[in-house]
Amino acid sequence: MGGEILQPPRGTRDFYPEDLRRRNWLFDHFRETARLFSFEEIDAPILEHAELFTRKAGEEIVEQLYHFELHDRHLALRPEMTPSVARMVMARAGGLRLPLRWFTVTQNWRYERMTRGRLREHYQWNMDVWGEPGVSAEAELIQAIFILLDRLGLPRGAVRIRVNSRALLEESLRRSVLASRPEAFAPLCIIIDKISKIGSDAVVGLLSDPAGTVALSRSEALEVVAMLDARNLDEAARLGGEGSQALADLRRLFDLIDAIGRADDLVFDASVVRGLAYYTGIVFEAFDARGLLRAVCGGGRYDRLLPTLGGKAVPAVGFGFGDVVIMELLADHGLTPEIRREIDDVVFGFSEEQRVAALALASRLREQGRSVQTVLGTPKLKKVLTDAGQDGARRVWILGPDELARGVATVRDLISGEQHEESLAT
RNA sequence: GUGGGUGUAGCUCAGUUGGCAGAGCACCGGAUUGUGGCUCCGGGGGUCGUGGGUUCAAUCCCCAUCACUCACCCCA
Repeated sequence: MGGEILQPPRGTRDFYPEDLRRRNWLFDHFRETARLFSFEEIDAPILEHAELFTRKAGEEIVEQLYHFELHDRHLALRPEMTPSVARMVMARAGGLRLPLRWFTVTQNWRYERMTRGRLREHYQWNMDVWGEPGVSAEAELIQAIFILLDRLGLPRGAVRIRVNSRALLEESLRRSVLASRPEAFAPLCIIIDKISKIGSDAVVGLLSDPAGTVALSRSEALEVVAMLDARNLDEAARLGGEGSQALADLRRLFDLIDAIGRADDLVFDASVVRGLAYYTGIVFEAFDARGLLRAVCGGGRYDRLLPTLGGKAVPAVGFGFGDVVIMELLADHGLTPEIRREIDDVVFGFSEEQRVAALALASRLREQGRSVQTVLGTPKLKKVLTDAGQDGARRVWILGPDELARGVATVRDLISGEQHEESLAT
């Protein structure tokens, strides 16, 4: 059976019941964490006009778009959720009370080569705050990430968050190598995002490539890379100089995170800029403290996204948190949950003679809100009990000729093994 | 794109210096005419990824091909 058709396309996944229970377990934690912060859930189509995503900054996420033309429309599967949320905010910009706290749990697509932790489709939890320019929004989002990690069972310190400010870097560059062409800042960030993966020499090469998007001189590129070495706020202060708003924001953010007792898990890292073009201020990413896996999640402030889409500026900050890397990380920590199926009642009539009574009983139980499985066909009681146990049922209602004659059902509790009779009369 | 590893039962895998294909789990039946989770006994199930070559004989050796997977390259 040449099984190509049996497999889902490369980079995509099937979710059998046990897989979906585990996925829902994760999503439930996403949603419950969002609820703890009073965020509202929204959704949007998985398909959008391709123009919503196409930007000219050399981002891989745009190059890896799943897209096609149909009836003169250029459509794309969303590679990330932020543009769709931005579109929804923009469409009702006049009528929304700010600040908004919205979250999503969505499937996203990107066409790329697979490696551990990277698939072509994945699910992502997004939390965004719209309309708040201050870092209290960032602090709330970072706190939510920490709370989620706690809820999933990860020990403190297993995941930390690196934080930086593109604004700080931009202030500095505008006074130096980008003084005459500030528009090169976004493509520059795209390149230096790669520094931990390809090394500083390669980044210098890309920044100083005369045919590239930034085209600095070699000495300028070296100067930029040197700025990325800062690993604490005092070193960062040399970049921003006194009176820097970006530096003040960073300091304030650390104070706020310190107030919730998680300062040890937040680290400044000037080389973190994230790979999306639209970030403007604070950027952050959660990472595996062992350094073995890709970023667990990432986000930042994107105050100028709406204007680039043709709307009025609304300050915004958010993060995306994927399902793949976190499950890998939990697996590495031995924290992958086994989620059992749960059924309240199994109702079994021995033969067609008891079918009507069995269905009536099942209906009554369902009206009480219980999860009820009626046994299909007329298998032997032994198989019914075996299956019920396997399926995680709490009890089995047995309706045989004896019971029916007396107007009762035998109720077997599968956990205790005890049995008793209950009247079938309502 | 480069290199490595792996494709054998539904699942996880063993195996043969080339000689009719195995285990555990799962499934089905029985011990238990209407009582599961333990135990015992029995059973069904595989063109050994695909195509070609060598050979009396190939799951095993050779070539090709496809798929999966890891690393690199590349990067949300």
